Amino acid sequence: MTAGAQAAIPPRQQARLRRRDELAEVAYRQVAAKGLEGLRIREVAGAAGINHATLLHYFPSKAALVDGVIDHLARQLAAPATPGGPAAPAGQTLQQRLGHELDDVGIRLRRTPEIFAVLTELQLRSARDPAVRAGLQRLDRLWISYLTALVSDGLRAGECRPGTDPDQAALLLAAIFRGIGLQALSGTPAQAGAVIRQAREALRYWLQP
Amino acid sequence: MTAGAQAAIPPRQQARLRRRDELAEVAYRQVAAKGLEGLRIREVAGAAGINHATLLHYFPSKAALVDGVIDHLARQLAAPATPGGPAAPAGQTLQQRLGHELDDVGIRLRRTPEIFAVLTELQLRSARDPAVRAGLQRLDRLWISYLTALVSDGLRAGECRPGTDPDQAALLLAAIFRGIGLQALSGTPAQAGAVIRQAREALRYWLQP
Amino acid sequence: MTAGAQAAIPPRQQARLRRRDELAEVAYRQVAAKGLEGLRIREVAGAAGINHATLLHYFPSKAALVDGVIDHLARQLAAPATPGGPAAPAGQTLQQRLGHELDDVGIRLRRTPEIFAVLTELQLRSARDPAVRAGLQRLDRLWISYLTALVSDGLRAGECRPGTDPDQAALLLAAIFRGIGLQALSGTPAQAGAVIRQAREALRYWLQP
Amino acid sequence: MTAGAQAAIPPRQQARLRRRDELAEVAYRQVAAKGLEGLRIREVAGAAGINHATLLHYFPSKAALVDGVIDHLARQLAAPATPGGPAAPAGQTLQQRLGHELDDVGIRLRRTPEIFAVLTELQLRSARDPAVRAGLQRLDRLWISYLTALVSDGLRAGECRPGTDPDQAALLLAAIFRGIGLQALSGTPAQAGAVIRQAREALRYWLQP
DNA sequence: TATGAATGAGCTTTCATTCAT
DNA sequence: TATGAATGAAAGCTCATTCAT
Repeated sequence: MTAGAQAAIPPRQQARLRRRDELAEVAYRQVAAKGLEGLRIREVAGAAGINHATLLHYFPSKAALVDGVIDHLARQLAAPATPGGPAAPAGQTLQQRLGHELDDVGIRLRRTPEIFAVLTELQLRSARDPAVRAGLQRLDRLWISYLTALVSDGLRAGECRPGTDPDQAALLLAAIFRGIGLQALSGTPAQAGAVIRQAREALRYWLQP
Repeated sequence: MTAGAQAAIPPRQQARLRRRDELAEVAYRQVAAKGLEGLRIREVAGAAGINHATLLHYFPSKAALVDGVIDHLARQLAAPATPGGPAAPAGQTLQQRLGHELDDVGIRLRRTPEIFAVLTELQLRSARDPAVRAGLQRLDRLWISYLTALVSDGLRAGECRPGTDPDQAALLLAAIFRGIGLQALSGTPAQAGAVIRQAREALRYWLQP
Repeated sequence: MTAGAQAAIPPRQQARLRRRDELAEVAYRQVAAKGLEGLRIREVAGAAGINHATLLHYFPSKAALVDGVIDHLARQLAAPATPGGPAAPAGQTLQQRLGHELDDVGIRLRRTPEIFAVLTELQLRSARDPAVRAGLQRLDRLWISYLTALVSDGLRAGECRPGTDPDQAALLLAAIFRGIGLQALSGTPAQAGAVIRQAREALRYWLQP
Repeated sequence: MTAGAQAAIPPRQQARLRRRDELAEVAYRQVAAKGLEGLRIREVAGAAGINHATLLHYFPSKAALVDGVIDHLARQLAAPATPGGPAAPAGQTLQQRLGHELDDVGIRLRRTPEIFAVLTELQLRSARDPAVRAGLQRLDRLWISYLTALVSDGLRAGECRPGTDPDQAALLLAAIFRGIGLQALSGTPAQAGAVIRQAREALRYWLQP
């Protein structure tokens, strides 16, 4: 039972973890609004209503806080785009699944655009900062292997153009999603919608058998 | 002759402009290496072998220096990817032209990857910083309208799937290029090559009539 | 009892306020010695034996520090010229009261000449700097209305030349005091004493009924 | 003839002196507007339409420029308040002469208030800066000895209260004038007028035999 | 755990001055 | 004489981090 596992965590520890999450979320929003370089320990603490030194009890350094932001981002990405909606649709064709992914991006772009701001911010930083890279690569690998599996399954089911290399296709899919997210940061929601519609069509013609 | 007009620029002014370019390039490399938030006036000056106050003699503020970086980037993008190579290929089909663009990206990713680092850096910052946005939007518009023209021409020539909306297609093309650039920042050159190959194929199936 | 209200101020806050006062006094002495334009955050901090960033912990900006100097000056002016001496002499004639004021100026010129240096410094700056003006006008108004009341009372008591306009007379009195202070800055103490004696006589003949 | 003396000055030198005067006047206006601490060599040069380094050919340092400002101020004070009016009224009583001086102050306060701004600025600075003190003391001594002579003459003519010490009286007169000028800096013109009227009356009662 | 005090390293910008042309 | 280039010293301010309570 998970109850046993939870019982192993003393309430003290639980409260501490909850607090850490709260603070990470505040930091996450700061990064979305002002970028990683605009992240200020004092502002995060202030927005959370605590002293900045207290924050350093939960995250011993700014780097640790950024790690917290990465974790928070991972949780946001793992959660379904529509709360309560079907997290992992099964028994669908490749086109349906990719369409679902694109819908997912569209919904998130409308409802929680911070995700893309923070994600792009971290991607960019990860090229320079090894500490960020470590955290983000885990995320990236998960995502790309998911896309690879999607294409592989499609191939096996005969729903994908034969000869397609699942690894390479997954990389391009990832690049397209990234590009849409990056472009949406400084574009209008209408533009983002149009690009997603266009992408759905492109994917169809590209991958259809 | 333009020689007459050029002669009108006094040598003093010329030397000054040359120096500004040199300094902007040093700053450009700093941004590529350490990001916009890692740009330091003193370091740029130091790398150029001058006093930091002298740098402010050429660029009166850090913001002006960033503008200089944007200009330098624009010049890099305007220059042909292969020095001496054909700048504007004419008389080609849409597929050939898009393939040329992809080749161009591939060559740049191998030879001058800083371009993508700086470009993405500025794109990200432009979402927050109006000063950067102004400079970058000019660049963006140029690029997107070029892509739109590409697709429009292809449509007229019957080389593109009928019914394609050139504006939307251009936006998706831009997003793909952006995504490739962003992804390449933290990926390997081999990955980048594979994605570009894959993209060539995808574009073909997507846009072919 | 006010003791109860005072007890409401937590000791932390008290210590902080005391420290602020100490630092304001150091700054006040710096202004007296080197003028407002010679006020340096780092020097004040150094003279107080702390890091300059710590000073900014108490006064968040240089402007705030100048405000602190104004407050300190106000406290100096409010305190009696001779510690322990009679602060507010009552039951005296107008001449006696004005004489007392002149004595007061004389004593201060001898014992705490910085007051006049700082005061004149702030008066001069207040003509240009709105922030300083705000703080100083409060002081000025207090002082001028006090002088106006002095003359009005004298008029009612028949100790002042009839027909004197208290407001105008107060302005001239203020101008005389200011002039004495300004002149004393670059004159000798002996000169200052002579001027004060002469002023006493002038006031007598001017205002006597 | 003065023509002989002027001929001794080569035209080169004359042009140079004229240029110096122009620059000193520009600096003088800067001091009036922004205070001595707001005096910037580059701004003065810019306002005069020359390069800042060129200004340093005429005034080898900022201190020299401040000396030039003092000289310019002295010339302003020496010139009659009303151009073309009687510079030195003769054959008048002490009261008339002092009244004339007060009128003079009033006219200047209305027409050229910068004089008082610059004068007060320099007086204040002279308490700290030996270089300024040297220049200003000459001015002060001239002025005070003029006032002393005024009172002495009045005494001899029986127009002044017997027993008055001309030296002390002159010092107090100077203090009053200074105070009026200082007060006028942050007050309204109407206030200044009222104070001057009041001062005329006070001087009458104080000094009349 | 929570806080305010304190610090040092570092940033952009200002400015008088010097120098070569 | 006139100019732009160049410099160094210094200023105000920011911020992550450490520490004592």
